[in-house]
Amino acid sequence: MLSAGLPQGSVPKLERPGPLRERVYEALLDLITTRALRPGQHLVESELAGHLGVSRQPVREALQRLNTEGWIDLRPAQGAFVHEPTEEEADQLLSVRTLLEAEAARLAAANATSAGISELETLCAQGEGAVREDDVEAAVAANAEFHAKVMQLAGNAVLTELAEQVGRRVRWYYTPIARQRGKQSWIEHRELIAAIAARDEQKATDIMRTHTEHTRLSYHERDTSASV
Amino acid sequence: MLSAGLPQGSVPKLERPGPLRERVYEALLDLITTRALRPGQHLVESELAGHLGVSRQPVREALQRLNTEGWIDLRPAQGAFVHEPTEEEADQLLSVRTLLEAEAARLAAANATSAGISELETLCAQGEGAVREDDVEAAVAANAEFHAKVMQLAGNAVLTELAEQVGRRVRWYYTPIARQRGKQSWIEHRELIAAIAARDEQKATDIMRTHTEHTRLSYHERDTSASV
DNA sequence: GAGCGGAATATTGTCTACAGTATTTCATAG
DNA sequence: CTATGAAATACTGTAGACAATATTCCGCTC
Repeated sequence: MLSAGLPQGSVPKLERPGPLRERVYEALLDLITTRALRPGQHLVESELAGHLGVSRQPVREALQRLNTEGWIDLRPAQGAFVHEPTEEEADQLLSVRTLLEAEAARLAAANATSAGISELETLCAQGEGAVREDDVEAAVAANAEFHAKVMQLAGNAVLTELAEQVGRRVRWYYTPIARQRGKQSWIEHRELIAAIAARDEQKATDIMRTHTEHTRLSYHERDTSASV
Repeated sequence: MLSAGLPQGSVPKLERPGPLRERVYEALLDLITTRALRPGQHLVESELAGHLGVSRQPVREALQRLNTEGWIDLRPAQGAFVHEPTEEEADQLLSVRTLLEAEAARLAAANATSAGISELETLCAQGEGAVREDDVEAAVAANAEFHAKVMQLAGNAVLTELAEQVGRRVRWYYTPIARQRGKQSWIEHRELIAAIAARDEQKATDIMRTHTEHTRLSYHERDTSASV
């Protein structure tokens, strides 16, 4: 037993370079979500390879993964194109997100420990503080962390992974809007915590559903007014 | 306008072989689901390539995709291993499937046309016939088609894709059990059709949830008794 | 006999090269 | 001037080769 005297899990894993395709994947995903690569744009493998200083092979594997995850469309013998979200698709994604988040809230209400609940309260306080100081970036980050925490408390890894995927896509579609609903959103978060702490599964589900639905409507408002 | 006199959409698309990686992907997925490749087994790229008569490159891309979809685990510098499902993971997948199917039933109740409902009835009749004649294979197929039809009537492509993925995994985990619940299952299907036809979203949701939950319990029964 | 160390083997990760296919360009006929 | 068709171009799809890394096996020491 070598691990006898080691401080449990704190092994730094001695950061290895890791497969190139991973880094290429993350780099491309970043370029897509930040809109450096715009929807509909044709991605040429050799260009990407040259730009990232690697061969075409890791690029191809990264594109393959991005394709299965829905970020790009891989047309045969033609190459990769950044996916162009339609109104319909965005709406469907929002629906699914609502479904997944609501279920997460229900499971959190069923399973959350008091420690977990206090963590939620901490995150909530951070978010409220960010809103008070008009720090949009911090507020967005706190919001994401809060929802991730609820998801974690739900304790369903499959659900978590799906929600992660769907959430990323939703954020991508709506980042040009990127409006924060501000104070009201965090009031709803507080209500959610109360429902979870009370072990009220039905109420937690309803609050989360209403909450994400509010966000969805706020997207649509801005959307129609901006789609001139 | 060239398409003026063409009989709308009936263009056969003149079936092309399609990319090799696609065919390799399907071949491998088939080998996994049929358990020709067993969970935990180490997949050697060169072996697969030789066995399928192609180079390693298409195999790698197929493995890449299978990895992101959760069929295999791709350990760095070590290769691909067929994923080993744990009890916990299987249970989580069943939970998520229940969630997705129930939502599909709700949406179907909201959106289904009378044409769609009669299609459901046709499939239901086929399934009942298969059960009467003890044709297990046909019954399983009819069951899959029925659920797929409900999903289609829901009209949410994102939901459909997720359910497809999750459903395939669930079936894979539980094929060694592969027990058909028989007649009772189709009675529940009939009830579901009635609820959808009545546009009763709540009832459709509940019936589908109960239905998939029954299936889940039947899995667990067999599972504990067989895990000697 | 058990444990450690090092060479040999096997497999993955990456790169380069070639073949197949779609797109574009340009010349030519009407 | 427009439309047609063929050649040129550019990119993807596939294959093969080399380098890096993990695993295995065998000999050595204690």
